[in-house]
Amino acid sequence: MKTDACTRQHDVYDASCPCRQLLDLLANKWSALALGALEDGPRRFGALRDRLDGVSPKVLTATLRRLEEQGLIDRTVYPSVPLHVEYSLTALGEDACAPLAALREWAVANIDRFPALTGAA
Amino acid sequence: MKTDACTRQHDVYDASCPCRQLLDLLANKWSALALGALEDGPRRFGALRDRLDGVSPKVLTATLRRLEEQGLIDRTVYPSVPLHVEYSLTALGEDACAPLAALREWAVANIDRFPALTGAA
DNA sequence: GGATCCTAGTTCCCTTTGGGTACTACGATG
DNA sequence: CATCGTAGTACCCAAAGGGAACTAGGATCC
Repeated sequence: MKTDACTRQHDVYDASCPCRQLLDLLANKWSALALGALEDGPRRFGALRDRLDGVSPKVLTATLRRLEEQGLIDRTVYPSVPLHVEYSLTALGEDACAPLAALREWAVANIDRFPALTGAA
Repeated sequence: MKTDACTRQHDVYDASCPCRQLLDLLANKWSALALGALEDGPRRFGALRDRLDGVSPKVLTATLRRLEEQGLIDRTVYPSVPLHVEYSLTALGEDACAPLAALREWAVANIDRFPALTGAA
């Protein structure tokens, strides 16, 4: 019974439902890795860049800004010298970590079932 | 102890590990939706296009091809007239559905906590 | 026999996103 | 006064996403 923009019940299969946008935010390689990297405590920008092997500073900034806008992470600036910035999970971000961790773990646990990716024997 | 290209243990945080590529494949809006759409049985191209509201045929084709290449779905052509093609989950695809379903469900269940997306009051 | 319909795409083109490298800002430090 | 370290931004190019129109090939309608 979707009237216009998914007012009553929510459905990721409805393009106009806000939860579709939320799925788009979360179902993203860098988001999944960034939130996971913050699971065991706050990290600074440089630490995240190192942990998320292969991410460029530009893309990392964009990812973090998007997560911050949606209230999944907090960005705290310590005006020390040299300036440093700490990213940490909000309560909401912590909650979102569970399904993302499951996805990451599934990938690790089942990678051997993907011959095309492992350059199979 | 990563030697070269993630030979020993697997880690999604290692850019050269194949499971990073797997994460990239699964942590994707259209992959998550397409696999979910096949959970309760095979569907034809047109049915998927309708269900994945907002997807263009081009992107749907690309998504399905990628999933097929990795062995997550099967593509069966019925040379009836008009030709029709059925997509279905493989055993591997069914297994992958669990974490993806969890992610989709989390999005639906928690969307109200995202004021910026719901155009909050 | 010709027009029309159906399905499952493909093609074209444009916009958005991703990505790499280099550069900036800022004060401390040598 | 040059250099370092941190957290980015700027620039430019490549890849992916996305919309609309078009293709193929037989069936069905008139």
